[in-house]
Amino acid sequence: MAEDEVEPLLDAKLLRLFLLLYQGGSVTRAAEQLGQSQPTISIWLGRLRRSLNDPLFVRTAEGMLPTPRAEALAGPARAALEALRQVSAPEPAFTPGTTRRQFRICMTDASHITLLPRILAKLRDAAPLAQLEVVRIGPDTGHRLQSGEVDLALGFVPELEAGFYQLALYEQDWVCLANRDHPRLGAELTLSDFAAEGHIGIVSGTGHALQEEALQRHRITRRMVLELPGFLGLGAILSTTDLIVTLPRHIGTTLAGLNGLRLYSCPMNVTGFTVKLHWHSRYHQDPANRWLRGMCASLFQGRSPN
Amino acid sequence: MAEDEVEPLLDAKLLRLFLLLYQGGSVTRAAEQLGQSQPTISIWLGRLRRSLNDPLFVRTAEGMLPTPRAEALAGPARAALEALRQVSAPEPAFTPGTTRRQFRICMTDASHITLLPRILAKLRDAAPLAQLEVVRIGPDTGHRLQSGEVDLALGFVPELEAGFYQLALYEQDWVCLANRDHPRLGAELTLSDFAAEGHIGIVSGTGHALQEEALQRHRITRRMVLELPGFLGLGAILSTTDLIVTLPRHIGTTLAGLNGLRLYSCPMNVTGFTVKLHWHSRYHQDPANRWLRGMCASLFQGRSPN
DNA sequence: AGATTGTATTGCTTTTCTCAATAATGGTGG
DNA sequence: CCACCATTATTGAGAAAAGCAATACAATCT
Repeated sequence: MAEDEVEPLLDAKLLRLFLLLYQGGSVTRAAEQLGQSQPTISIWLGRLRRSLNDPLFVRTAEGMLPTPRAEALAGPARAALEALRQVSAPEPAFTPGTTRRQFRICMTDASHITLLPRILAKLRDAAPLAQLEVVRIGPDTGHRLQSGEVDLALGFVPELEAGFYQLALYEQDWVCLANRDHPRLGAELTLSDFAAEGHIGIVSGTGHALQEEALQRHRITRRMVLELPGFLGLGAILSTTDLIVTLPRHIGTTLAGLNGLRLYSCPMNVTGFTVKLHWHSRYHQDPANRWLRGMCASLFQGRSPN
Repeated sequence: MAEDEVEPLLDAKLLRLFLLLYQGGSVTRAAEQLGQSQPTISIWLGRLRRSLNDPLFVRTAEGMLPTPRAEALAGPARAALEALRQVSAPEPAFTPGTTRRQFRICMTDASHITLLPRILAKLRDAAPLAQLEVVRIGPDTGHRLQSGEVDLALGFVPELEAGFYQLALYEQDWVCLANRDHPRLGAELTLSDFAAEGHIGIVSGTGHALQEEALQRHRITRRMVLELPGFLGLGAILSTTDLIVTLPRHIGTTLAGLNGLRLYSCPMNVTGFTVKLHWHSRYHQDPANRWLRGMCASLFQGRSPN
């Protein structure tokens, strides 16, 4: 094992003392400048001498003059102190205006439609040189957050509840969408309408399970006519059929607006969820990450995007 | 006075810890490598975190991963540690064979004749690229030794007894020189011869006072025919006149050999003196100075040069 | 030689450091 | 989903070290 002693390296305070002595040539003066008593400095000097194996400074009528060794060490000592200061220097501020950083955000499909446009607009405004990459949320999102591959995850991602920082943005309830000219539906969508009509199911997204749970609770068996892996093309299908779909309010209102669809509040009581911002503790203090989080929060926190 | 706190700079051991964590990603492992207990390292890490205002390393399944701040500090930290090692690095050895250093030695006039040739020969042999400058001993020799303007003082220099390091080389007694064909002197130089003959006085050199003191002690008044400021030309004068001179043995034998003069032991009991090597404490540890001292000592210590 | 300035040493108090034991935390496997 | 495992953080106590006031010591200047 031979657990050997570590090489003894100089202290920052000893380096400072060395340089003060080198410039000032006085122990007493150095003591004042360091805010210590003179005996203390004398002891520090003794430590310096023992550590460097040289008297370093000798008394003369002109003060404490450096030995050749001290003369030779003045440069390296200055450099070392400077290097130490470098390490302790305050973190350079993050400046969105000039950063060329590439930000990466994990989102659900739904968020691509609802949140991304506003995020991108704000980002291009505040950080015109920055780049944005959007990554689909998946089973390895946690890992990506931890490794720094992505900066944030945005949406309803229950598996990121534990072990990650999170910030609640807004609550979501559920709505239903149907053709504005639906042959059978009136001003209200009733529970019996809901049970009778043909449905489109969106498998993507974690909210899927919430719907299933509500269906069981209401003992409803939907007539599933079409299952889609995402929201792409959903608007076109709805506006040309009599099918209905159940989805979170934010994407519902967006699609209704884009495709001229009819929005109903959901007759079945589907449990709402919270859209959150997730990040890993590793990047909790990172200025760029903090800034991005702040931007998202300022856009969405408290109020639904629609 | 508002004696403000000094900026807290990192310790060498904290730097080492930082780098070990950065590479190893484990507090426990770092503790082993640093030869400390794990709790101690945990506390050190806490100090690092407080000092740098960042968690620096966060727990993950892959160990303690660095935050962006830690990532950014790894380089500077390495540099700082390297700079500290530089300061504590052992002094580079002095290599006489390759040095181009200019050595400067203060000598008495006498030593120019007696010691310098052998010093120069040895120096050119051991340090062929070095330069030698000889400076006459004077009232400011002490200052020159202190300031580093000269490396050594060599000879009988009572004013350098206090406050300087010194090394005794050899003892000197006094001799008299006269023309080998002197009209009145025989095999021995008696005290009455000494009192009767005409003398040459050498004012240079501190030994002058010793002669005066001896003259008073013996109640002799010399007939001073010629006073010279140094030894230059002395041989020529002695070999062409009937004058006698009193001087230290080493220069006496040298001049006698060079000029074919007759050497007498001095009939008057002049107090001997010690030829010493003098240097200032400031250069006591300087390898070059030490080497030069050692060279002089090896040449002259213990035995007179003649 | 005495006075003065400046550095080193001493004795003591306060602070800091370190470790063993233990708690807390996050990840993992049954 | 809970219990276990590995690892980090915290606590308390004993030991070591730092810092200061007083003082001794050394060199210089008047």
